[in-house]
Amino acid sequence: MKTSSCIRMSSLYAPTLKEDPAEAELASHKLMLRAGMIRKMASGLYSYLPLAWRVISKIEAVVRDEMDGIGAQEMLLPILTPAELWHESGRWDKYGPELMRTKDRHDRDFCLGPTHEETVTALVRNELHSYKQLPVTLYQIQTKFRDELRPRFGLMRGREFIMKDGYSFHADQESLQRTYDDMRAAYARVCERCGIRALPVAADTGQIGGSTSVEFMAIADAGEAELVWCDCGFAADTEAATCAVRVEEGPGDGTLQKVATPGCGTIESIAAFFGVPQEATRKALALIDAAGEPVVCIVPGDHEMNDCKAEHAFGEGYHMMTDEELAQYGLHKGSMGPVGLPAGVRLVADVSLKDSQSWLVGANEDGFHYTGARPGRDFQPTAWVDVITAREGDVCPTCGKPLHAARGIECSQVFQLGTKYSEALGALYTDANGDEHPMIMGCYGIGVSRMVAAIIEQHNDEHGIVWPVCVAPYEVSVIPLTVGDDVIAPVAERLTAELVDAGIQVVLDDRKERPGVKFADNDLMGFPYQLVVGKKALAEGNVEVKDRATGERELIAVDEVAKVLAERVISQRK
RNA sequence: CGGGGCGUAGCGCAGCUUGGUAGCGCAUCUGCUUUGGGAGCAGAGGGUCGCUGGUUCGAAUCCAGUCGCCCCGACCA
Repeated sequence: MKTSSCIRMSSLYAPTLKEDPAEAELASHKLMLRAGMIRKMASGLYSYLPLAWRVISKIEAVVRDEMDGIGAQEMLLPILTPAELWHESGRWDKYGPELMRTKDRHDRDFCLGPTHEETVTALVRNELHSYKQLPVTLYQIQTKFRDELRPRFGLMRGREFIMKDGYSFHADQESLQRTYDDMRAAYARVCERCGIRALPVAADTGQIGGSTSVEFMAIADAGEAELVWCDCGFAADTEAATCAVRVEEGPGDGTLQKVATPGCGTIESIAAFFGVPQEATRKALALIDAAGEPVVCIVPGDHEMNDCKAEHAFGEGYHMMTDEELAQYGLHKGSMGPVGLPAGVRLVADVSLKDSQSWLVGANEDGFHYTGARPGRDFQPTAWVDVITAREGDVCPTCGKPLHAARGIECSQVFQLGTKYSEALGALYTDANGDEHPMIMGCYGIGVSRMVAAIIEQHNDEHGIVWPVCVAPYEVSVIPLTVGDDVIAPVAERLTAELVDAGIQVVLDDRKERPGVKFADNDLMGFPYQLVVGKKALAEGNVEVKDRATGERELIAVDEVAKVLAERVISQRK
């Protein structure tokens, strides 16, 4: 959408609010409501008003440009999907209540697509049969439906949202890797071109399944995801990060000593009792794994176990032991440890502790701990697992420096899916030898509507939104300060026309409002440049150009300004 | 689903404890004045107090139920 256009503010459907709506918490949510960009229909369901829709269209244009640039082909799949496909993949039951289900008049089950692996795989299995037809990359931009447990923060997490979803089909892993790398690079450019500072982070694959995955995180305090990153370029979701952890050896001389620790039932109290930092302690967690077996897992005392990683280690459906279960297996809350575990309880420990030789641990007896416990000598874990949440100060696995912590908004994600869906749905191709194989797949998502929220989170100030030129709903607003003035009004009209001729998208604030109102609304809506036409400057043959981002104003001759400003705007389009 | 909070005019809120004619600010409409950072004065319109039931002579207010919304946790673009 690079064509010029013009709207009069008096007719623009963008009802602004002076006050923050009570329902909004985040800057992006408040500002979108206040600037008249969105309105809520129900929890997690929003109408996109003209300004928001223009921003979305611009983001989509960038996405299309990048997708087409790497040879992906745009298409459109049905939103409404028959349940049979989801039964074939097994996700009708597995996806859970997040799947919006419905029935047709014949009582047949359907769902509103939350993602389209099933649909696209079912499509290509009928058309693609030979390795000669591969690879193929298809994508669409479409509304998706997810009956979220908790929709929140406006466009950040809606039940209905706009997503670009892409899928690639390959005959071999090398081909997938090439497309995956292209996608990854394109995704980085999409964020960059839309003005988002994003970090590619190693990610868990979650509900979609598959192996390798990278998420692009817009760095923002409002983000729902926690991540760690390093100056060397390493970055990972804390749910997925396998970081080296700085572990302190426990107190003592390395021999196993039982020590009375009356009243010490928490890591804080133990660390204080021995006068050591928390990272010198070991925490024991009791859980029941997916097979129903009791497990005690030892982790560094200063780290938390991560639910996502724990699912990988203990199986989907594991749970922490209840007090009743602890009692049932003879475990003592507050003094559990690896030495002298009750029979039948399996012992595992976090991999970060593998090289540590002197552990401060619970003695499985109320009021007692061991110092100097050594794996291999005093106890033997049956496995070294990776279950802890990475945190600030952990050691970067790439370069060894301490990691930084940040929060991020997940804007997009690329996956290598493997053959999960092609096998389940029977999308097969024949190779050069005449043998059939399931296609190897990749899938690639961008949260287009969420990106709007991410952009605003990164580009706002106390007056409102500060759009980067590349995604601004309009690039310049022309503000005649006196309405009905027979000098000012015609100049404003003329400058608007000149800017439009120069290919710029312009708002003419022709409302019969006082200057303060116009400035406030224009700042709130965040147009990158305000062209202010006022009496004083005009008397000298000038108009004023205000840069929304810096707040700087400069005077430019009336006859020059359209050309100067148009060049400036066009140079900032990406 | 668990924990917390809120539903009163388009928006932001007060009133509820201690039942008795529904209020304030902003917005809207009219008129006059004003016009470089959310104007002033005068006037006007707009509300089944989320819904249902109960208590009562009388309910926004008390009680029960129900629906919706927001925040914190488990899910994800």
